[in-house]
Amino acid sequence: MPRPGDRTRSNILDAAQYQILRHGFVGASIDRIIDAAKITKGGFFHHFKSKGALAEALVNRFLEQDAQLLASVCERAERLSDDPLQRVLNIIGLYADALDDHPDVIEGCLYASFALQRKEYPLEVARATSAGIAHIYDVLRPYYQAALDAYPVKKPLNCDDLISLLVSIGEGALIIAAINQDPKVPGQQFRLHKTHVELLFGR
Amino acid sequence: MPRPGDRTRSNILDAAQYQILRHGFVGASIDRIIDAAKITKGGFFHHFKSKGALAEALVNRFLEQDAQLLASVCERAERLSDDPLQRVLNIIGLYADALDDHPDVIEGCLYASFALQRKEYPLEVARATSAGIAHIYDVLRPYYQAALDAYPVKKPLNCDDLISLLVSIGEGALIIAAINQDPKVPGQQFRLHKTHVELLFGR
DNA sequence: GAAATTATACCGACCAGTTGGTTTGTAAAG
DNA sequence: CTTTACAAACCAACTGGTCGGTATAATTTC
Repeated sequence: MPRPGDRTRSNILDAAQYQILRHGFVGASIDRIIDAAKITKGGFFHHFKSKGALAEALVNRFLEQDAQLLASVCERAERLSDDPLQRVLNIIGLYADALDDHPDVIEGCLYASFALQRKEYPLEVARATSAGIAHIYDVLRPYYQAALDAYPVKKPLNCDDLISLLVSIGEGALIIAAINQDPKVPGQQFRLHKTHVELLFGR
Repeated sequence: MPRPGDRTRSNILDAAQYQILRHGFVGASIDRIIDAAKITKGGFFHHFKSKGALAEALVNRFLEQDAQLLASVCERAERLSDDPLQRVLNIIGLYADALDDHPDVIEGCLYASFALQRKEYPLEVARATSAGIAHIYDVLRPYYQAALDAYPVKKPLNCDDLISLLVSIGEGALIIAAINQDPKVPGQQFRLHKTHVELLFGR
């Protein structure tokens, strides 16, 4: 049951994420955030005991959303096919589609924001970010391993390295999309990566 | 012929890059930079008329170094083989080797730093960054196009999209390397991408 | 079910410290 | 004696954060 303050809190988080992805964590000053969220300083510090606490809440929310999207993609891929390889290919394809539908991919990614301002974010954010990345591996590994077990592969290959490539392409594509302000990049890159996996398995 | 101030100027740039990749552009305050470079504020503003001018100089230097590495890789690839496809594969492989030898890949990348703090950097930095990325495409395109002209390809493919994938993997791998503080990621990812290109051409 | 109490949600003035930037001074080199 | 290369003191604007206060809603007491 939503309480009245929840709306405000979520407004602050939205405003903060928008500002942080454009100005960086330090550049996204509390004054700027409360201006955008249309509250005052007192209101801000009622919801977050410090700017660092805001960062933690923001990263955790981002991680949850990310995990939710991944779970939804995996679930749909499972329903679409029984074949382990086809499932992996569908995961990549569905992720590409999801990125196509999401115009604010050109805004950037909080993972990368943290990576490039590690000394300004609270230490807890480092831990959460690493854990978030690790979670992606944990979710995808069974699917990838099943495909590798079921079919021979054209080039010798480590399961985690292949997942790592997917993650890298995702992160990198978001950076390029932000630099060129082109929302089509991430989906396109994932589809190209899909052909890599197809070829690896001789499809 | 190097003038006495050149050394100081380059020290400032080094210190600034180090601080910016850890604290972000706003977090890397002038006080912090001059502390690290062991000069005073007067000295700093003698060399750079503003913090924005420092950013421009830094990005331009970074772009030049990047272009120089790319040129060196391409030159060596040309000497190693006459075959257009082998040249492309060697470019990727040599780039992977270059990244292996460079332990501070875990520090991050100025391209990404700009992308995630675009509203804090001077506008000129946006222009220079886009131009820097475009330059990579311009240099690599002849090699990739020659390979595509010489050999049939297993999956339909756009030349620029394949280059874009290389760039994305490079950026993304640097982010992951920074998050996990693991310098082996970028080289590894490039080698994995090399197998993609090999398979695309049926190797 | 009215009154008293307490918790929530928010405001806006204020603080000490830091920010990017300026000004003035000076030591050395050509 | 002018130019270069820096140092040191200084400034207005902004920073993250505190604090006293208020309006409203929920809870308890009688």
